[in-house]
Amino acid sequence: MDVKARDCVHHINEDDHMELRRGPWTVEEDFKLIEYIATHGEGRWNSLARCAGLKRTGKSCRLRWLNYLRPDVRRGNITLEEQLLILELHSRWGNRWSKIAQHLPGRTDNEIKNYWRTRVQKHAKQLKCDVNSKQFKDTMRYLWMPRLVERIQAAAAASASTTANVPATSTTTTFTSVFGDDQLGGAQVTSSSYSLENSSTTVASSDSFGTQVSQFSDFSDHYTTTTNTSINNPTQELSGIYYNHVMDVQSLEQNNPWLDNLFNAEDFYFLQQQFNFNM
DNA sequence: AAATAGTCCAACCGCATGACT
DNA sequence: GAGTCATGCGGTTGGACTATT
Repeated sequence: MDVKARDCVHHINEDDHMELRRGPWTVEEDFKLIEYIATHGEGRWNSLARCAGLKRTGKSCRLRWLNYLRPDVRRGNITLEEQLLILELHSRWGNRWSKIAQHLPGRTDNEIKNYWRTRVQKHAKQLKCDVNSKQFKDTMRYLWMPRLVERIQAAAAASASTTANVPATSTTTTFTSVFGDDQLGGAQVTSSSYSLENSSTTVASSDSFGTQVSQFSDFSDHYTTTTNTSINNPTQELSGIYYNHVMDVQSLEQNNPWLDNLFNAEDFYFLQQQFNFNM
């Protein structure tokens, strides 16, 4: 703690009755916070709030800094890779938002939580099922995620063809990988595979708990995938594992707004069909 | 154009945990 | 060990914005 910050601590009690501000932050407040942290560093949020001359709680300052002002924070446009990663990690850890966020550089737990609530839960609601139900989880794991992989591939292929004028390759792709060791207090996630074949598709897989997943049929999709997520740097790992192309998803999404959504209309109709079929 | 409904996200709240005394 | 405080996490809310009627 530097001298200025230490000295400030002695004044804290004097100002305890100071009226605290709430609600949206002003540019001026943001500037004060940024400036103070640039000089003194973050931490000790309660004293920081007062020393910086902010009529805010320490909690509020911390949240503002971590979720918004931090220089490395990324906002908006959740990429396809990130969507896939969120689905993957959530299927393993549930609502452990901060833990999930640790594996999406620059993303905050708040943003991921919001993404989940607004996008994923919305679709669960539309499918008239509970977001925690096995059916929904299966749908997510064996339909959405492969679908996302397919889109990522398609985007990569499109990107490659536009840059190198190389035609897209076969629609059948195999991703081979296995979950690495997981540091979940001994819980070991071994492997997971997506295996979707031609019509009268069998989706057969088991997770670390030996859970057999339900079967779906009449897929028009034809591909086989297996996921692997490295805990050390899953985003990068996914990049390498799901597709080996260098791609710019964000620019692609700008040209194809539908890519930004987890579903497009076709997907949703398709999922509804599948879900109702299995109810 | 106005009213209403739906979506999204920043911010708040309560609780749990850990550090310190 | 008990009490206090700071921090972090997950759930929830309020309001701005957008879409629909």
